Amino acid sequence: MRISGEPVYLTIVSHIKKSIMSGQINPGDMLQSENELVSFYKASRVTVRKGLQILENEGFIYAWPGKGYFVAQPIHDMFSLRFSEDESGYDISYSKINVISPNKEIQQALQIQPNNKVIEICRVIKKGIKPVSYDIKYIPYDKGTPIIEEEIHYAVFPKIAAAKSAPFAFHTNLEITAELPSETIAKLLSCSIDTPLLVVYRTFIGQEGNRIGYGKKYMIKEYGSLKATSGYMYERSRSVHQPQRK
Amino acid sequence: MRISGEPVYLTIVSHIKKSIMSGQINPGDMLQSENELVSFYKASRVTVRKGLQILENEGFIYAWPGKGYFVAQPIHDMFSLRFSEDESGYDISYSKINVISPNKEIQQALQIQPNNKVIEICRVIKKGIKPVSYDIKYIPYDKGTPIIEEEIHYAVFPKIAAAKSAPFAFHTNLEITAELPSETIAKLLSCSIDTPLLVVYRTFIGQEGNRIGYGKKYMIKEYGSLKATSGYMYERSRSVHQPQRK
DNA sequence: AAGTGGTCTAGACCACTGA
DNA sequence: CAGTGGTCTAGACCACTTG
Repeated sequence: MRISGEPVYLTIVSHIKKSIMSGQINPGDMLQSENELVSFYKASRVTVRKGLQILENEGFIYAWPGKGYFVAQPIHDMFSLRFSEDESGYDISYSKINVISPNKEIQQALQIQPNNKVIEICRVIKKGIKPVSYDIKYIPYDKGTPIIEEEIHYAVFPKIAAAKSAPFAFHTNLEITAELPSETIAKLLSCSIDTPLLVVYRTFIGQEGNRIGYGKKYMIKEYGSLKATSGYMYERSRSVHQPQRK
Repeated sequence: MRISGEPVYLTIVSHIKKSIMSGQINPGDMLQSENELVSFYKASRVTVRKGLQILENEGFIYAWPGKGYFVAQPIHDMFSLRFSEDESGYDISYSKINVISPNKEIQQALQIQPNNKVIEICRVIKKGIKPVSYDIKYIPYDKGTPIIEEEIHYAVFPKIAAAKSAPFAFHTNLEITAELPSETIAKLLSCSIDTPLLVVYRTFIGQEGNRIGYGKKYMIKEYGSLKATSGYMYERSRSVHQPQRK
């Protein structure tokens, strides 16, 4: 039974979501059974299930086959972080593009041997004339394979990696630290060596665990801080609570 | 038609996912229509749709009503970050619990007036005898409402907030920066004032945009870095590509 | 007008949980 | 054993996109 064009399953979703958000029902409480909801909303079981599926995907509830649906435990320590290498709006000057022999750090990060060469791409990112960020990327150098244009021109990992494999076949790990710059980096960022920098280490990992790339990005305050938001991500585990019928 | 007990819709999911991960079909390509998939997998339309729904939720494809399903554009700049206030495994010593008048920073963060009092909770987190982190939290002080035990004992925002409203009715914003410690903080962390610290600012926001709490956490290198992972999150927008039939 | 995805129904069989 | 969620089917009507 639709009201005002909204699909029935969305009505069910927002209705139940409201009960949860308002604290009317709480983590661990049991929802009405599918059949009860079918009667209540005068909808088919498929439609009710579609609504419940959405609530489960969004982490508000979880299903326990044979027992029922339960309100989940909210998770408040998972965050969505946006971190892009796309520096649109900034001025980029390349300081170095080289083929080098990797040092220990890079060997370990890329899981390669000392004799495997690596492409090194350095960039300085400026806001006007003021340098605000410096980044270095390392990409395994496949002897014989020509250096692709993306590597030099964009120096953006996703594009480089996509050019070397399928666009969905890799993911990334980040590590965020606070560090003081080396003298070299302080000079490049024209800051003093006691300016605290936000440093992000990034590893690009292929489908089979192979390392596609490794990079470091140094940011001064003026570049901006990293921002993250806790979406609504919740505990799906069913072992945590003693279910209670509401 | 089930093979080896796996539900048909999951077979469809992994089959199509494989085509995408391997680069057999690429972002912008059109998938077979639902009806074609029904014939191909000898399943009902509902079952095929269930599989496609999952692929859409996971960001591999998107649906364009009237046209078809398309392979999505992967997003590689969204990350999942874990940041917890739960310091299990560390030693916690409280240095201060006060009711104070908020300064400008706190007034703005909590969106309150200077005459509204605020509970201030400071903690020093130690690894053995070595202090590795210091955090301060501010919670609006409701005159009349007694200070709840969670505020003092746990000083963990989710618990405090859950005690004051429904456990699902709030979310958090983070801001991550690199800073040098003030003399006070350097003393508390027994480090020099030129030790770069990772600082996380956190705002707890209620359902109606009201501020439930505000906190800062200072971390030295020994506390550990922040780690994040790019899950598989992809562009759902349909306007980006020229659809192509594969 | 033909094809596409979006919504919805009524009914079926299964495996699991709990009394 | 009755009740629960998990899977699946065949068929219907709709709005949208394309020729």
